[in-house]
Amino acid sequence: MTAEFKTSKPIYRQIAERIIQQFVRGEIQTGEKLPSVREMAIQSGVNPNTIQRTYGELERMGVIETKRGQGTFMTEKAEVKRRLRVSIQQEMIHQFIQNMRGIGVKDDEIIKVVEQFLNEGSEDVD
Amino acid sequence: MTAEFKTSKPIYRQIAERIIQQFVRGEIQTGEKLPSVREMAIQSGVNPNTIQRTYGELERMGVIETKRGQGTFMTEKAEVKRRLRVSIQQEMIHQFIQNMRGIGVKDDEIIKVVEQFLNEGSEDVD
Amino acid sequence: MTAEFKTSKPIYRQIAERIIQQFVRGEIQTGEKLPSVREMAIQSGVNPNTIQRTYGELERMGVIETKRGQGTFMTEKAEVKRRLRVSIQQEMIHQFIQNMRGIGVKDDEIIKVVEQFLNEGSEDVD
Amino acid sequence: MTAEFKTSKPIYRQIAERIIQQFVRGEIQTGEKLPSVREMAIQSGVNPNTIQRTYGELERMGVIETKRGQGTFMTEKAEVKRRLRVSIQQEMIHQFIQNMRGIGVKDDEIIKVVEQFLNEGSEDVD
DNA sequence: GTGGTCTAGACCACA
DNA sequence: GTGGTCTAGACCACG
Repeated sequence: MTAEFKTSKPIYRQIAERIIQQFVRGEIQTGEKLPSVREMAIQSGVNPNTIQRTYGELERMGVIETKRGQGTFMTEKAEVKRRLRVSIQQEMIHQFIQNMRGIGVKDDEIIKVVEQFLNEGSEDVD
Repeated sequence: MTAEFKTSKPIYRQIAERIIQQFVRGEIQTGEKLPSVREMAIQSGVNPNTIQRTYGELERMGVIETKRGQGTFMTEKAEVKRRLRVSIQQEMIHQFIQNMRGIGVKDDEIIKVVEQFLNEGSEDVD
Repeated sequence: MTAEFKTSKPIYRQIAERIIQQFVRGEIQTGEKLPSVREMAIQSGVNPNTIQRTYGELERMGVIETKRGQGTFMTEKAEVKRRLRVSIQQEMIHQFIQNMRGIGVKDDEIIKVVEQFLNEGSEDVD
Repeated sequence: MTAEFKTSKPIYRQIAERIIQQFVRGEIQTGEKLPSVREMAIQSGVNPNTIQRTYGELERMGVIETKRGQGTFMTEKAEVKRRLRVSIQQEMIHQFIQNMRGIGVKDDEIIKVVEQFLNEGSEDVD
């Protein structure tokens, strides 16, 4: 695996966001076991401490649960997943709209340029 | 003035973005003189070093020009403003689309939720 | 049964404390036979190792006794029960007082707030 | 300074609790500057990383605020202090009562034994 | 100077 | 085996 990381954002957070994305997209199931700290560290090519931090952050968010000596698991509460998806999406949109307004783009223009952007191309889906 | 700053993003960058926004929106004219480093530092309630950095960043972007002994000015090249506006806007949209796809939102849904968000309300225009 | 456990405290200790509580409250009699390690493990929904540890801890405290080939029993010494109750109680009070003093609550206030707390309500008796 | 730490509880949490206690008791004022991470590490005789963690925890609780490049400060919101004191106290009492009930002590007895404990002596105020 | 992140390596408690 | 804590030491961005 050994993904690469943007230098601007902390690695531990990038990994956390990646996990959340996979969870929200359904690539990780609720209640599913995550790789152990050490395992994930190797997969991601980082130090175990960094993963520890990632998992810690996610646990505080209620996204994962750690069971002593057994490993860490995605939360089993499906409701968390729903809530997560909605709030993240809303936050993204809100941020985007605010940014666009910030540079003087009118609301009706926003729709237009987004549509235009989507039509023009860019098959890159991350 | 003494604005407040989000703790997550570097202050010098927040100020830089604010200036660019004002420029792109036409609140600052091309060729207009900017406050001196000290003056701006006082206005913003931050350390002069921070403004120094802001101006440095903006100069590297070609957005401002410093004339020895006269002060710092917004670039006079109207073309820069145009280019700036387009590239920033494209970057915002690109980032937004990528984020939305990241959490599994299909392209045709993106348009919908944006429209919905704009209609639903939020009179706060920054 | 399959009780749930607080994640903050070791499971083996939580179970030990539960047994001691039941003993001190008279729900378990002196000399009474305890479930086997396996049995208890199933009842509690935990790993037998964990119960092993619980029993080991309790034995070191002199609260239970294991008779080879017969099983594990609550101690028959009634005196242990008495001593246990007193020492646990004292320890709890001592800890509590110390905590309250730690945040600056004066001794005469402690009594008051406890009384107040008891009167105010909370029918939840564990 | 170089205090000693109980082995059972994480050092970073013990330090956090000590700071909170001092804050609630008024030994640290709202808005007061705390020692830098390195400074505090030396004072406490631990690794800077440990203090980093302490400060991180406290910041998440809203007890302290970090200002980039300037240091970390006790929150200026006096309301946090009040809320903190009340909630900590309530939690302590709740825990205590629950413990006492757990070993079969009746409510009216609880008051008595606490009073008795306070009268009997123990001038040790930590 | 400040806090923030990361690595390497170790030890521990727990299941 | 698992996660949790801690140290030592390094580098970086920020003000």
